[in-house]
Amino acid sequence: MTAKPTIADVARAAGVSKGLVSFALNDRPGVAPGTKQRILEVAAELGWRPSVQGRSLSTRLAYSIGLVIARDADLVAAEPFYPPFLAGAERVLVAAGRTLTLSVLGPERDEEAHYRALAADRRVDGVIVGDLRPEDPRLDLLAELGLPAVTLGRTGDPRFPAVLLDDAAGVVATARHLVELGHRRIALVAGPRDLVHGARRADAFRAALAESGLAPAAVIETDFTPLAAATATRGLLDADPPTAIVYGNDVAAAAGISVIRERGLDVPRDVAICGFDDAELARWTVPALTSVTTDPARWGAAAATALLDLLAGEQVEDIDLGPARLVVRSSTGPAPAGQDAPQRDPR
Amino acid sequence: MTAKPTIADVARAAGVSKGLVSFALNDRPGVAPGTKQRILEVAAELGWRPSVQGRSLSTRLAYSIGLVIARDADLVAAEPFYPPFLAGAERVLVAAGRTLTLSVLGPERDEEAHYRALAADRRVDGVIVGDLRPEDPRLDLLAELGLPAVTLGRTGDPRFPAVLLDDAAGVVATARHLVELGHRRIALVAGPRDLVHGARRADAFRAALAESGLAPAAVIETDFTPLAAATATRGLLDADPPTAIVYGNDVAAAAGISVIRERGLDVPRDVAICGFDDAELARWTVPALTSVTTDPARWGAAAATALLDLLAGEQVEDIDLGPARLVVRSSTGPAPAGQDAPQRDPR
DNA sequence: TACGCTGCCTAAACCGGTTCAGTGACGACG
DNA sequence: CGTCGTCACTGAACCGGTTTAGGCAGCGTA
Repeated sequence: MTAKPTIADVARAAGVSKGLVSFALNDRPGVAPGTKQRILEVAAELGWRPSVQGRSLSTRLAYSIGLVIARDADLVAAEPFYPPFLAGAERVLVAAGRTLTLSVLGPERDEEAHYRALAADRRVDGVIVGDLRPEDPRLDLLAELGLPAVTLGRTGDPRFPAVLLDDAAGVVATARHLVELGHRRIALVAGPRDLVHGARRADAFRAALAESGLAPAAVIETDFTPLAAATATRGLLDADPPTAIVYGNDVAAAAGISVIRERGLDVPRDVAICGFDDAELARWTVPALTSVTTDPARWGAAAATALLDLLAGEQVEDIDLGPARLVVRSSTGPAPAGQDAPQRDPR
Repeated sequence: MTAKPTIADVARAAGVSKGLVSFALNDRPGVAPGTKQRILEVAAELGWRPSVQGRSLSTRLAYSIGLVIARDADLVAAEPFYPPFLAGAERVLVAAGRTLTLSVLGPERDEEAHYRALAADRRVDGVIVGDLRPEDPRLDLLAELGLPAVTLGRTGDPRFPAVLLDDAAGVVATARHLVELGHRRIALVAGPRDLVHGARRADAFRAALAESGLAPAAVIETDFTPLAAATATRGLLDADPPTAIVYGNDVAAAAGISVIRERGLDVPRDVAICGFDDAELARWTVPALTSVTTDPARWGAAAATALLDLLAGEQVEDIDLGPARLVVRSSTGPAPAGQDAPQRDPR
């Protein structure tokens, strides 16, 4: 009653050996039904709980999965994606008796070394890999380390299952929405091109405009920070301003609105604005942001589930979360008349 | 070279016993200087790294510290406090070879049971406790479980050291700033009163206004969500509107601006607005938010450091991060003239 | 010379599980 | 009736560290 009971206590109380108790508790064959029943009862009665450390030592498992965020702390702070993502992943992991080992690496810390340490010290059984880059070197590293992983977004790499949401669909919907409103000069303030989703969204954006015979007024690559978005927006307004600007996330879009208003222009009358991710914030900017829902909590839960399945030895296919959906609010409206009159489609 | 070397490998290579290697590596007395030198060299040469699981088993330590966030996932998502806080704490922990075990508990999960499980399974060696309530029942629980802890904010409970930032100073500075601008009808849209900082800030607000012979136009308690802030703001505008509103966090303030603008009123001309926490977002609302810096990353680092010291057996005093500082931007300005003319102080 | 003390080291137990080789009892089968 | 196979179970090794009891040599002291 006082000290935490061990498997040896259970064995003694049930009058069997430690080994048999272990077998019974992990329901493996070779234990008589009656005996098993008794062992389980005794264990419950004693309030036995497995010791993670003891188990870890013999199974060589950490019962934890890793998420490494290698971004500047400022960027992590500004990005509303992580909290719901973590919450979603956490929920699944706790239910499975696992733990989430979170690492936030500043630019001064070596990401590869960190993964190596994670693997060498067996602190995690697998990892969730986000912020993918094309030909991401981490994939080879993980393969070398033998660390199971799930990627957020598809890499085309067959070694690791991906959890993906068709964010391109959201970008396409955004572009079509703006074109339908009569916009012809549409700019994109994008995330880093060396991130898979940054590149994919930019490509989808171009393709969607091309459907209507248009090309982007500009595609500006930023590091996703609102500050960079503000600078990019100033640049756009200085020379031949577009009538609509699409941003890579909602805080960046808020920064865009701020700059536009600072110039005495109105949103959406002079410039229409679109965000991305549909963070809570999108509801509370003035005007409220048209954005694209990506539902980070669902991503988190799906990624964690996939990784657990993978660790359980199952064959895991890529998981498709479906298309990102456009949410129209008041930051988008008809293109300013006159300067670039919409050609009526004769259909 | 192939398999990860264990302490036994090091012992064999150095021609000594396992025990002595352990002594040398943890530099404990009783090892001849020359021998110790040799052992360390051999260990380095073999690339030996301690196995966390092996060590955990014998030291009965988890080498991890816990942070339990018992808030609705939506609230966590909206709250920009956590990411920088986590990043700050992480940085310290990684340097110390520890890990952060994060739990996000939805309302459906029993917080007490979770702490009990964390302690019983020895998944963490200590915890950081946030979102304090007066007479917080978790403190008795942690004492009962014998789990070392550091609290964010002071409870007056001598059992656990606190990391605190004088947020009251920020509230006071905010109130004075508004009073100096001539505001006399000032409302507070506060966080939950049953949270220590919610109550403290409300009290500080009242006290600061009382200095100038004023009382709050209203103090409305909300759950910290922007939605609740929006509702509260509508209520304020409906009846006898204040000339200034102070919010409990920046997203809430953004929601307030949104509602005010929706009514055709201007910020700061008709109503001045103040946020709290000085999130990145505060720079990008229109107008940019006057807010109070709380520097969550410093909180995180300080809390982690304090907890590590505590675990190392040191006597840890409360850590004071100093006063929260007011950052004046453009969401505050002079009170509308006429309706409530400032009485000049004859000093 | 005998004794005790100190410094350096070894061997073995221990933490709490999992795993594996082996044992005894029992039933089926030739 | 002897042999074999299966089932249920035991005992011990093992994972990789830490810790403790104890041994041995060398020195100072009586």
